[in-house]
Amino acid sequence: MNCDDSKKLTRAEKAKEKRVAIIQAAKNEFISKGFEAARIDEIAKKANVAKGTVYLYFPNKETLFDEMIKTVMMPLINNIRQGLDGQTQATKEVYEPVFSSLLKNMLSPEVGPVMRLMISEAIRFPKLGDFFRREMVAPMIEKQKGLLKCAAQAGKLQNPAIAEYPQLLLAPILLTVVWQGLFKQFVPDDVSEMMKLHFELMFKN
Amino acid sequence: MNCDDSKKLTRAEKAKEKRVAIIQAAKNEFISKGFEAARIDEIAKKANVAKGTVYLYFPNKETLFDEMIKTVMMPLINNIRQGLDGQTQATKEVYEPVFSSLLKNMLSPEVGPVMRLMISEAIRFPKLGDFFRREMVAPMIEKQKGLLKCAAQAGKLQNPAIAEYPQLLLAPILLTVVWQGLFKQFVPDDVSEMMKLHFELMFKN
Amino acid sequence: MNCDDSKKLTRAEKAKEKRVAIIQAAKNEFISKGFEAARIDEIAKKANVAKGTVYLYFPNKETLFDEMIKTVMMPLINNIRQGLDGQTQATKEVYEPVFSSLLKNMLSPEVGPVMRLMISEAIRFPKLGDFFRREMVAPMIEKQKGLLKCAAQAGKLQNPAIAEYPQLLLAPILLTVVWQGLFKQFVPDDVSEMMKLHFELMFKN
Amino acid sequence: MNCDDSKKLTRAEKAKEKRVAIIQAAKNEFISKGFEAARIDEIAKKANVAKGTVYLYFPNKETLFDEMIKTVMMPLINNIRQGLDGQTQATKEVYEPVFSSLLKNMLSPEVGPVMRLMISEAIRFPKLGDFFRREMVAPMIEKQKGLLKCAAQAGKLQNPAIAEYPQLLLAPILLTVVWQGLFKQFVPDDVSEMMKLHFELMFKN
DNA sequence: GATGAATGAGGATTCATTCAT
DNA sequence: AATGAATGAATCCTCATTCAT
Repeated sequence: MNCDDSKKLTRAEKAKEKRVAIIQAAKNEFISKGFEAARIDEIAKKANVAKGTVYLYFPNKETLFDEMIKTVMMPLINNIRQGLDGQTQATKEVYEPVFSSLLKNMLSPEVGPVMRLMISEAIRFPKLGDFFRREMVAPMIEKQKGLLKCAAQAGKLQNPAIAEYPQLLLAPILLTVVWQGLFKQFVPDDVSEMMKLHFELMFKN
Repeated sequence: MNCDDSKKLTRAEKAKEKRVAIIQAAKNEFISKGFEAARIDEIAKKANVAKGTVYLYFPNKETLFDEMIKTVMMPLINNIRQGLDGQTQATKEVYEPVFSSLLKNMLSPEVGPVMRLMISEAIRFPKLGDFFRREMVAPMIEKQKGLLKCAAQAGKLQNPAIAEYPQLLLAPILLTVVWQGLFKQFVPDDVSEMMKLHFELMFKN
Repeated sequence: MNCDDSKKLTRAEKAKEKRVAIIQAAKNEFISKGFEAARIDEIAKKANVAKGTVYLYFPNKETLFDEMIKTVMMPLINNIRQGLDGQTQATKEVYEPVFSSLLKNMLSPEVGPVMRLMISEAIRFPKLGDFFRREMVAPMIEKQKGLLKCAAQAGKLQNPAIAEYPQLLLAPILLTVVWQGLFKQFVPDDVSEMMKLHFELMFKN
Repeated sequence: MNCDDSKKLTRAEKAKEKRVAIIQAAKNEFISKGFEAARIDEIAKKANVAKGTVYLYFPNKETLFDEMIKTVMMPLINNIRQGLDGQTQATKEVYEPVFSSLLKNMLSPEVGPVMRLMISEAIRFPKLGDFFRREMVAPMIEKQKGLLKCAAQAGKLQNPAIAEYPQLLLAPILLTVVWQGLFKQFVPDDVSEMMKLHFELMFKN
């Protein structure tokens, strides 16, 4: 009975596990080669499945790419959505930990390369660009706009106009993500130090 | 008057013109498809030459790509090199016009898309990344470091530590370049307004 | 009886059969066009497979060529290696059957054209020339040198110096192989008659 | 007047010289690469003319190849035609110098490589094979047949049947020509020694 | 005649996708 | 479901030949 259980679970789970393995393999392959140069063959090999199996789980290369991006980004997206919920103030003290967590997320070897990949490929895949904007950028911007307005009203911003350009707040994050992909040697060892300064320029004490 | 002149020039000039046409066509094709997905066939068609002609001017796809990048970037590179020469101070008044010119350059339909392409592909072409860093990023960073130190000593910076992180100054430019490629709708209509704010946060009046 | 057997074999055998079909098709194509002018397209068509299938079995044209040569030549090579083994004398009676078998082999429609192809291409493919020399020519020469020395000591040669030039013994074979490729009409109908004469000129009765 | 003469000559001669230069260049290129792999570009370069010029003298690559072969071979052909003329006997003393001259010719760096090229390509160019047979092989064979019959009647042959197979006489020459192309190391240093032996096996003293 | 830039058909090779087992 | 052999369209690049100057 228990045996059957474990086998029944296995059946359904095996599929899920295989799916995860393929996504994981796809992630590595796409990151290191880019969409066009990535090889399904290689992904299959990395996932320890036959090439045909990839097509049992994903109808084609592009879909696999999309699904991989979504899967990897989902936690970050949720993080963004929920991260600032309930905040009614946006003082430096509130922002700083939120941002340092966001930054840590984005620079993690798990997410960072996928972010860069997305930026790289979004230029060519309008759908991907839309997804990026809709699911990640827009919520971030919108929420921050609201919060920054609160902060502005509370007189916590160095300049109340910052509330109009929440991108300014995010710019160093994007910079660091891109930078790190292009030339790791140039990324300041201590990114958090730079971010601290950035915050001091934005928020009053 | 000197009818012959115009004809004599043709010989040598035709070649240069054709070269320019191919570079131009390559630019469009590479920008819209990326390196891997770009088709030499298509470039030839866009340049109004036969496929083989492309190979008379460039030994292969990669070289064509490199040459195109260099050709488009050269003016900007020179602009960067010379732009801040002779400046011994780096007050807001000095910086602002320099930056707004740099920004205008980078966001121009001529340069902006190539910048994005370069960022896209540099991740996969180490040589290109090196070129980008060596010819564009490093000079910019280095010069600014010096200038910001002057500004810091003159007490013109909102925070003297800015001199340690010249990237912070550049972050909004990169942001805008990337942003504009991904989702034009979201780029604030008035980028210069945002940049003005950015400068106020960095420099004292 | 063992129906399953026939089907099980199919799996593994189909591959081998296909490999053989490609080699066979390559042989015909290479023989009639030469290496450079041979077309993979044509080989695929002759082997009743898709163009890509050829590359599943052979990484490239050159390897296919080499493998084909080796496959066709292997029996002949073994024949040469073993053919004269154990012989301690080299009288006419011993040589003649060995040679007529070698000749029959080399002139067979199976081997002859490939010999000519090899001679043709070896001039341009150093590796192929090495293979030819190492695997075919050198063993033949070496063995015959030994045997001819025996024959010389036994006083069976028309001239003992023949032992120094085993090539002389082989010359008419090469002649016939090349001849037959160039102009079949000129090859004497009865090659064996010519070879008999050749032997009489070399060996004492 | 003399000036004009020299110029008029130049006019006509320049063309002939250029033709010769192209033939010469073609010879080198065809020998080292074979017909298919030879490049018109390279031939033009070696002949110090523009690519288009080659086509002013020869309508296409194949014709150039044919003309080159014929030009290089003509002296040898005449040599063969005339070489044995007037001979009514074919004793060893008569043959030997004729053959050693033929051999020297065929092994010369001027002719040998072209002979090999011809053998290589004749398999693929029926017309070339026909030319080879008609102009070179058939005359040689026919003449020798007659001469050998004389020698046979004079009792000078080791075996009168040799008169039926004049190829046997030629076999070592062909062998040496081919051999030398395939693996120079294996060609006995002293070819003439081998030929002397060959003759002793064929002719009575 | 001479040039060499331009042409474009043609070839080797790759790889996403399909399908028989 | 899983496999991996087979497919063939698509791509970069070459090079004999042509043609405007």
